[in-house]
Amino acid sequence: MSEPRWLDADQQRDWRAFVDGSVRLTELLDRDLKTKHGLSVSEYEILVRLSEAPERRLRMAELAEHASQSRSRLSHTCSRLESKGLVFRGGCPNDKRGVYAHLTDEGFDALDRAARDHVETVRDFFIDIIDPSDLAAIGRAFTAVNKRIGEAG
Amino acid sequence: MSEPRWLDADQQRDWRAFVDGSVRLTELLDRDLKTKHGLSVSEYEILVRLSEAPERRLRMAELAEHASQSRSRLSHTCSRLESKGLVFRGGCPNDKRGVYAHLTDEGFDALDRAARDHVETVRDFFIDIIDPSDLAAIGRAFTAVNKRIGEAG
DNA sequence: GAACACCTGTTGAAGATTCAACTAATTCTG
DNA sequence: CAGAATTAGTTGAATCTTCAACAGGTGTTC
Repeated sequence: MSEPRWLDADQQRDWRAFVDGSVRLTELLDRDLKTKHGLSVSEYEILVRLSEAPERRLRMAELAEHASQSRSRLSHTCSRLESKGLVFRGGCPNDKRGVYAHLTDEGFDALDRAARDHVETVRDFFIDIIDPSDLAAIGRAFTAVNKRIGEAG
Repeated sequence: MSEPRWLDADQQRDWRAFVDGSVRLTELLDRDLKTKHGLSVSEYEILVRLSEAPERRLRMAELAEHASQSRSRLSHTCSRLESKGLVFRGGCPNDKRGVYAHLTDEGFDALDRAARDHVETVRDFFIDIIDPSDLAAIGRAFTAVNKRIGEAG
């Protein structure tokens, strides 16, 4: 077995900055949303995607895809959101296997309140402290990552 | 309450690319390490930090800091790593409250094997598909994020 | 040096996520 | 159209993480 192509010093530094930073940032956003609005980031993400969908509803599989979650996880999380009254699930006329997750009015309001705080925190710890051209680079890079993962998966 | 400063279209696009990309990438790396070597990313991270420390050992609190984990989580994870024989914990002479986590030889070998595969995957889905100047931008940006979080926390 | 606040690390229970197994509906194939 | 293969979504158990409470050690203050 041949020697792998280890990262050089710069690559290693940049990769680690990203790993650390993204873990810490996610954790911070999560705690922020949780203490102020009782929502985890992944619950928030679900509400966002539903709010943007036509008629504020989405098939479970689509929602899972949009929110980067497994179907099983989405099922569990939706049950919780449903018991909080932020979401409800109803059948699908065309495909009797299918289930639509709908955002309730209450869910929309909760999202609206949360988003107002969330965007400030995202600015405070990310957007506003990054050079705009570096942000554009991040956009390009992670778009490429998503594309690559899509091809492989 | 005043209207928040929402993100503009570009910022939103870039931010979402990052959120999606980092979630998917982390998940992919996790599954990769888990199937090939039975290690989660956070276990791997712990082994890496220990391997780089003088005498391959670190106080629990330091290790938690380096690996971006809570102390409680580290305690639990170390118990698991210990029962796999990759780590062991021993007391600290100076401070009788303290505990050193040590990397065992077996742990070092397991890390070595895992790292060889891991670096290839990191290259395949991140380093090698990103323009080097964009990678540098990521390094700058997340260094700033870490600094910002450090100041606030 | 006694009383106090603070720090270190662990624990167990509650909560969330993963994994494999499952039901039921649709689609494909001959 | 029967039967096999896929797909949608859920479920419960195992695993992992978070949270609050705790035991014990350090250090500071008067």
